[in-house]
Amino acid sequence: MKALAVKEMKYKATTIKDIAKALNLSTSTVSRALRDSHEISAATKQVVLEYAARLNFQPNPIALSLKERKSHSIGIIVAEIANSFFSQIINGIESVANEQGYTVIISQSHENFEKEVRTLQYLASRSIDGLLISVSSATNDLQQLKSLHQSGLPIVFVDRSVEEINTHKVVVDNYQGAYNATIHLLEQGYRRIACVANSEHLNITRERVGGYMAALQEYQLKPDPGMIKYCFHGGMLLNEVETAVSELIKLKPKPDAIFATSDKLTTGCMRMLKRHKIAVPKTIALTGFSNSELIELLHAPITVVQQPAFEMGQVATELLLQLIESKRPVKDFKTIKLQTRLVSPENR
Amino acid sequence: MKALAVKEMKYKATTIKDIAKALNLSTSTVSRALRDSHEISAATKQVVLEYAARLNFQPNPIALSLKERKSHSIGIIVAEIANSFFSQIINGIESVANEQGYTVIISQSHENFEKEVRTLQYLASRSIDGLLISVSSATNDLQQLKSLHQSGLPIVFVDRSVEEINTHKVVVDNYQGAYNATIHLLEQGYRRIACVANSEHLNITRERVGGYMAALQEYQLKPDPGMIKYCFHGGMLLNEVETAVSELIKLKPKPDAIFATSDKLTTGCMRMLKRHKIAVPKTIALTGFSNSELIELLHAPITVVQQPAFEMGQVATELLLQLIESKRPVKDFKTIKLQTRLVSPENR
DNA sequence: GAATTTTCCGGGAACGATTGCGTAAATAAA
DNA sequence: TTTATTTACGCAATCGTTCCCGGAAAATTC
Repeated sequence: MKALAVKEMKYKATTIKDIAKALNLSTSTVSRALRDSHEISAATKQVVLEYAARLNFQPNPIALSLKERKSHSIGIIVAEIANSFFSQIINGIESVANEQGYTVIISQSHENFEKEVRTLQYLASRSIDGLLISVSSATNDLQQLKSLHQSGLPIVFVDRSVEEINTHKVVVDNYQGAYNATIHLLEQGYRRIACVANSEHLNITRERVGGYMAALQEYQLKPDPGMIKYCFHGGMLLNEVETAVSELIKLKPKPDAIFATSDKLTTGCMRMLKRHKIAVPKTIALTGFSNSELIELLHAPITVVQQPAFEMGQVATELLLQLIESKRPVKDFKTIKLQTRLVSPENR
Repeated sequence: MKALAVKEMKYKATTIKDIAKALNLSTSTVSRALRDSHEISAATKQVVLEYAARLNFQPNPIALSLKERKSHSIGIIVAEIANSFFSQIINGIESVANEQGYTVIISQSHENFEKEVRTLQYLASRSIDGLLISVSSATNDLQQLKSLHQSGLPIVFVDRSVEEINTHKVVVDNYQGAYNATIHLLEQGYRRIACVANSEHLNITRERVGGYMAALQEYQLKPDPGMIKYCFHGGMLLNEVETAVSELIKLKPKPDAIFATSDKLTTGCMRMLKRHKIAVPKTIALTGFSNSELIELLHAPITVVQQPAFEMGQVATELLLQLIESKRPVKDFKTIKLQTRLVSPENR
């Protein structure tokens, strides 16, 4: 019966109390011994340490969290992890967060505002110590984010940021990246360059479209609004891209090139052009932002704008942990702007 | 001075104690009112509920965890999230875990045994309630995993499992999937079919290679050990694939097709064949396991074996949560075997 | 009207750790 | 020897909840 009882019993980790009882000490002494306090004799310390090691004692992180009022976890919200750009960012984040003993809770908005709101709510309820976020393309209401920020939650934006909230931001030079890509197309002789862009709500969209238009103007070309198609869900819904591309190829004269402002859109356009049996780059050239590692294997060797995603994640996390661990409220916030890289089939 | 003090003060969430004080009640009463206990009068309940709602009261999950001895979080270890197969699994996991109020802590082994050990250690120290794992290709020692399992941590294997540990497993019919792919190549007339496989330590590798060999035998072809190349790090190190492919194309007669047993290897082979300027499928055909969404955009339209990754994640999580929430130790464990799908350019 | 049962609520321990404070014994200083 | 100072430890509060008890007041029964 005893044996059975034991078998049915759930595993219980050893606590400081167990050690105290076994060694005939008080819990305070054990605690202090484990933390190598100076007010514990060397002899006692040794006994405790040895015993703890033998039982493979691990302080209960939940009890610690309760005491310290810190969960030692940070939340991160991106559009989707099944996207090289974001998964590279996440790798960067993890590399520094884990280093510093923080757990990373990854969430996805799937470019859906309601999902983002729910997720944010959920993360807040799990008492994360800080938040890294790249807002969804569908985000048009910042109430919740603002109120969380005001109530003291440290936030750092990555890639897609929000002007109205004053905090650290880690971004790339979107204007320059888009400019370079468009110039690249222009240098190759394309003149009717369309643009398939992400949601207008996104600041990165505005910047990238800005760079695109600046490049056109550099070549004395007047940007044509009809050649710019916005995708509210950032290409998450394929039919958005479907519509955008079909509308573009119906134009006359047809565009001879497309510049896409994000990973999902670049591959989305490719998919659509293929479906319409349009040769790339022969009939219509394509370029755009992308961090996919499979780009070089695509049937059309395209040039892409690559972002230093891993580094972005690292830098953002460093800033966030700084915010979290700072004794006094931080007042001056930085915006770190990294450079993109134009990668063509030749220099890959 | 007061104002300053407030400004410097960190945000503190409202607790049950605050409510009790404000309403001149005891904490027990408030707690019970919030949990809708029958021993609290309707009037009191209403007062408490309203006040709590007004202050947007959220019970502190950490305190709850401490009390219930449950973290309400599950850990998951995969090779890497920047891999469509795994990220689809993760999406499946999240869809059911979040539904049930569990947080998912995602970790990556990067096909590295030491990293996996560290990660496992870390997750255990964060007192997860359960673990979903797809072991790394480099895992050759199961000590730690076994001891965690014995000490009572609920574990469910996804995709890559381990015979020695008796618990729920969610896998696909690897044998059949590989068999189908190889038969597909055979039907198209290829006869010298090589195989680029994952680490021999993985049970999925053994099963897939088994299916491959069975198909060959079906065609009266004798499997040639020299045509099977194993990659210990599952293609995580590109030079593994590099070596494998170069060795294969040096053979004479050269193979006329390659079957790759995993996502990473399939794209890895493609990369190598391209680098060697070998036409696919003209000179050497290629097929393999892959869940990448970009497959249809690759320069060579290849046929792939697709796994129901999302569903695998869902099922595995359901089983895990069952284990976690079961009152009594579960004794009979299931192995759920799902079917793969052969996707060719035509039926895509 | 007395006895019994409900109803409703508060006190306080517990979860697992840390830490300020108090204090006995040991040591040092006077 | 007496007093002051360390040294080395224990007690108890604390973090935010839940929940077992116990008990006063109200409602019910006889």
